Amino acid sequence: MSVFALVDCNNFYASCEKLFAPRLKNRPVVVLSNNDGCVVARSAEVKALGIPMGVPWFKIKDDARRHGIVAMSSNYALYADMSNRVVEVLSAFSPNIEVYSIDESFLELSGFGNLPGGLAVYGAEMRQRIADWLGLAVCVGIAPTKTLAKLANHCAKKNLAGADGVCDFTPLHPDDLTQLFDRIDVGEVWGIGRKINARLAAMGINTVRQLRDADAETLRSRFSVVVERTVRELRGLSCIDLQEVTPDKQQIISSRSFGQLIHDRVDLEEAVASYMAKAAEKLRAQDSLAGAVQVYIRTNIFKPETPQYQRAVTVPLPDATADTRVLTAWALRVLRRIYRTGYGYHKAGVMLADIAPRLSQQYSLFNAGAPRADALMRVVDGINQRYGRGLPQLAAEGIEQDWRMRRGNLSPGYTTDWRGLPKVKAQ
DNA sequence: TCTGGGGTCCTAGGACCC
DNA sequence: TCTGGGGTCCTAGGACCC
Repeated sequence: MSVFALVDCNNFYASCEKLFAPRLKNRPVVVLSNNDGCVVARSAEVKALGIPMGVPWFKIKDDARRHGIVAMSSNYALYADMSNRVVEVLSAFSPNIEVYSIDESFLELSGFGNLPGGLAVYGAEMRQRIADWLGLAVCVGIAPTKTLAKLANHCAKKNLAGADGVCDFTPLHPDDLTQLFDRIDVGEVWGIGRKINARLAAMGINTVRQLRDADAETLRSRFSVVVERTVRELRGLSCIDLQEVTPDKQQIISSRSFGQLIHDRVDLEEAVASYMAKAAEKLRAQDSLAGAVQVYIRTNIFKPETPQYQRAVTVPLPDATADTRVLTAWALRVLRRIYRTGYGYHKAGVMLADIAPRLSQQYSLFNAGAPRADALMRVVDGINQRYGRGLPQLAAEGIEQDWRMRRGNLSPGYTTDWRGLPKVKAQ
């Protein structure tokens, strides 16, 4: 029988912020999305105040200030670095690990069942070590399928079945499991989102137990094979394998809302050029080439009373490439085609598509400069990695960059930038 | 004033082929 | 009155995830 563990960091972004700022201890902390737009992470104190996930910050700002909530801008460099450290610690617990997201990993524990004390003790060890070495709290869910491990993790967080942050389904009696599933809302299941939840409710399926015991064939015909698979996983039949090797991205998106509305085409061009530089860097990081470029621009959809315009156009490239100069030239060409004057633009983005490994590509007769371009891009990436993004950059990205996003309360790069090192003052 | 960003997978339908 | 059958590829849209 297969066994999976899902290890998930508690309030990850908020916890990372607290880690390096003792003044935030025991204080309610939220982390905001780009542009300081929405609440994307909440500390335990904030959850206790009943602040929901995802609310626009400006809507709760006044209330939040009254409660003494500290709002931090998101600092992805810091979170990514801490995330890597968590994975490093976890890697000692199983040779087979899938990094599922920035704050979650699946570990395969098949064959670990004979450990002294059982898997729950092993899970508790993971928890302890991450707390000791990194100062972060995690919860561990253990079960025969990934879907069940997610659910066990939910139970660990809510203290439903497991004690103290670890929940192991594997030793539970089937009747106890059924009783537990009776009490959990079906919307908590991995793969059941808002829409499907509503349709299930219309069919009278409200709890995890009801979904597990529903007819899989019927669900397949009414929904999809995805829902059917979820049901089988809930029954303990493992259908989703561990994905240890991260597959290359099939598309790479770089997009942002602007700090303020943009009317000027030149500003839009700078933004698009800058997003493309970022996307192309990611493309080269996985050693791939893109065969198509998409650009899109849009006005603010949250203000339907203002004139609305949005357009996205994709162009296939004559030769697949990872050269920022070529990709940017195409992106700007598309932008000029779709740009209309008289609108206030709120967001723009680029997408690289038709992605394939560089080594599987043949250079066309008319693209003889490609190897030299590869070498140039390697140098640019090297410099950017060492000295920071944008040194050097294409002139098209602009210097002033009025369209940059707001990040009003950004924490230092404590672990990723020498200038961000905490300072200690001797008295 | 102020509403994130980046992905994947599946399905349906159309174009086209033999 | 009758209108094949089977297949691939592509795209758009919808659903999900964090």
